[in-house]
Amino acid sequence: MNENRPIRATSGTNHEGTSAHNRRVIIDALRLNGALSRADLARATRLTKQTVSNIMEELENDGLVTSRETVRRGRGQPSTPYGLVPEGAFAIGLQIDRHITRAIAVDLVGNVLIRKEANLPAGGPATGTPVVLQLIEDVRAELRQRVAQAEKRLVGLGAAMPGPFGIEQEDADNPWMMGAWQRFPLLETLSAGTGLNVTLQNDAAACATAERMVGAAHGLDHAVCLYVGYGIGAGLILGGELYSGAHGNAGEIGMALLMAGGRQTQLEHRASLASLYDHLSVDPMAPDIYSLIDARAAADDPDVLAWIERAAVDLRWSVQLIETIFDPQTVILCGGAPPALATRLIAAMQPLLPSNADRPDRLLPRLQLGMTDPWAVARGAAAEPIGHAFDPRFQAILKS
Amino acid sequence: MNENRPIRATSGTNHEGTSAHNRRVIIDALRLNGALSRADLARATRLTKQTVSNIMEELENDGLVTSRETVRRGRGQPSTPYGLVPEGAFAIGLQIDRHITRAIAVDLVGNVLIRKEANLPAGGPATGTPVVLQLIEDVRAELRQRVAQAEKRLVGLGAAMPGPFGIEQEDADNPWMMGAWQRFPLLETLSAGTGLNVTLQNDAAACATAERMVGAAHGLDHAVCLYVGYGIGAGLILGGELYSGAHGNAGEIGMALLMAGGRQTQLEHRASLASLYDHLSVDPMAPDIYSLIDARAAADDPDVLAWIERAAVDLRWSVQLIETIFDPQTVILCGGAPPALATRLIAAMQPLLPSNADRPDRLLPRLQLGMTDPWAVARGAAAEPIGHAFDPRFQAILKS
DNA sequence: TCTTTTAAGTCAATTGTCTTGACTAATTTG
DNA sequence: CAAATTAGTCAAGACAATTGACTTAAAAGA
Repeated sequence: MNENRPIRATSGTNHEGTSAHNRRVIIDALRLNGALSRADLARATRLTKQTVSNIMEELENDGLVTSRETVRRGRGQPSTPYGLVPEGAFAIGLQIDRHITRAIAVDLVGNVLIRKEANLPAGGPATGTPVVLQLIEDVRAELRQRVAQAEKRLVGLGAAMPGPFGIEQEDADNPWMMGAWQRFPLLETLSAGTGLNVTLQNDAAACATAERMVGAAHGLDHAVCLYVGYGIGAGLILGGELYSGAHGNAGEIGMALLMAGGRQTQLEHRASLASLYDHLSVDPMAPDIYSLIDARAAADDPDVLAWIERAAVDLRWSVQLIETIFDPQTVILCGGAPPALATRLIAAMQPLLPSNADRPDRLLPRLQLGMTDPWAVARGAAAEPIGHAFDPRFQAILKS
Repeated sequence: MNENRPIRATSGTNHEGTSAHNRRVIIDALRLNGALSRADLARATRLTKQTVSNIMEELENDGLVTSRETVRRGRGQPSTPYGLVPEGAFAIGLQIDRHITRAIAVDLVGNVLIRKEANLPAGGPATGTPVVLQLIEDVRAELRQRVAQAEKRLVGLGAAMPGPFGIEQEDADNPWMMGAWQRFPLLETLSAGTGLNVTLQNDAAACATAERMVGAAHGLDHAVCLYVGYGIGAGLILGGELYSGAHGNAGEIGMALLMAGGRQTQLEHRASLASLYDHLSVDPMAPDIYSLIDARAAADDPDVLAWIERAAVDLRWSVQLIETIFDPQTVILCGGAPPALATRLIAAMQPLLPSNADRPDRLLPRLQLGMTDPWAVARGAAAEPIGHAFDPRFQAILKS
């Protein structure tokens, strides 16, 4: 018997784990369904009325739920619905992109309270970190000022930036040095600089989180968000949870190889906004680039349409690949693309390629339009700490 | 308030859920680490010694574990390790392939006790179902005869066959009519015909389950098995569990589209055993085809080598795609390919394409050889009911 | 050799959480 | 106005993990 080999095992659980899970289940049910009565919650969660009553009392004391007006529903005593209190929890979301950083504050139900952005100076983390920390502090200060209890109800900071993480790669990506950011210990730096719980994910994953919290993937357990931003990636909601892979790099579909024009290239080089900027010879650092592209797309600018036609070919392939590999309920196109562009892109992708997703029992469209909002990534980043604190998860049941 | 809308919620849990989880955690730890003492288990699972002792007594009474010889490890009272009892549970695994069906019986620790196979007559489920049911009954009868307690300890029947399921597709696949099998209510038929709990998965998923139970993915939480059989697919172990997608069709990578020789085709047409048989003009129904291919590969037959070279190109692409999309700890090549062929295929795939998997902190090879055994699919199928009955899972904690 | 230290494992009482069954309250139906 | 139905509470009970003291058995040190 080898004696010093570490023993691998899943953690056990105890009463506290049970209770924590049931609290989360109730909060989740309220988020998913809106206000519910204690009796409704008992039926939905399969807990007894009494258990639900006890937990609701606790949640009310903790300021996470409040009662609404009683409603009469046919025979029997009227029920008192309880809903989440938006001010029950807050989180800060941070997006670091090539040339800009955005920070927002959200509450428990996903309302965006504050949004601020700043230009990121060239030079990577060395010059960028102070800007980022200052931006976070600005948001936090305003939140503190607007809501007295906010600081003690701040559950964490969610950060998002383009992946992949932890790879030894060439740095062809100047002048924003995303490679330098990707190798930088951002999580530790933010954690030390703010004293908050920090999580880090790639921008596509953050977008998927946002779609799941408040967008097209709301209530779905299997959905893939095809994120078309400066780069291109996929945010994976698998089995009701965001999947990040072994090292947080799952879904980096932009690096998938495809044959186009007779040679092998990466999807990212064909169908990202970066490729559009390149095609249009516009400067990605232009401050009004979002509205500029939106306007040109809305005006059916021929150069934009040409890019759309070309990108649609490869995106159609991506959707077929995603459907084939993940078997999701739906695919959602989202990201930093302006609405006029995104709409045209989806139209140009029709008809989709045949795939396993052509099912007789389909309920949802194969491809849907998600958020086309430069703030979607930051919203998803902010949603992560809230979900982590309140959503039912296997990990949360286990002993610490 | 709309009154008849169904309320969506996760199920709550209670003491039984806690207890069930802790039992599973202990069984899982014993499977993963071999025999362990009560004190070891307490440390590994973070439960108290007392709790572990209580559960162990129960498990011993249930005939799932037994004590081994005490071992002295330095100071202190010697510990008594407990190990799983192989006869603690049994399961039957069934594979339905194009022209053959295989059934096996396995025990709790994955030993294969019985294996039987039968040719599947042409004509699909109509003629095939009786053959399959008879084969299962033969295995079951022999198991009953060999182990007196087997019948009451039979936890279920795991079935595996080529996917995808539930798709309206053309039936170009004659004469085995896999399309007909795929649309056939196999699960219900087997359940009614045997009275057992039945699960159904595709062959790649079953292979992945086998690799996780007793193969190269043992103890890994993120692994993808690239299954090269008559078709080609990927078995996905994501976050410690097999992922099947919304409709059981996740991982059907064979239907991914790629450009090859200037035209778009499916991966399956390039790199499956079917394409090899086609290339060699051999009859896939030949009974000795496995050893035939093995021998020709071992002899470096030029036709086989030519196919290997061509298939390696597309498989290399697949591995890069899998690494890019799933970010696994490792990729495992497995399936019904004979060892001589699989070894040469892996060699021909070197060097792998650059990907996110090139990490400075890599522990495992990017690509490993898994089981090359025609019975691997049946073993994985059989492992499913055992894992379902004994492995720690989120679902198992929830109230029924 | 004898005492001390360390670790495995048990015993009995306690604690935390959900469940049960009886109850009250409020409304609609006939 | 009585019966039926549903929401919700109360108090006792059941279940399973925890706690702290205890027993047992070995190694280490004096």
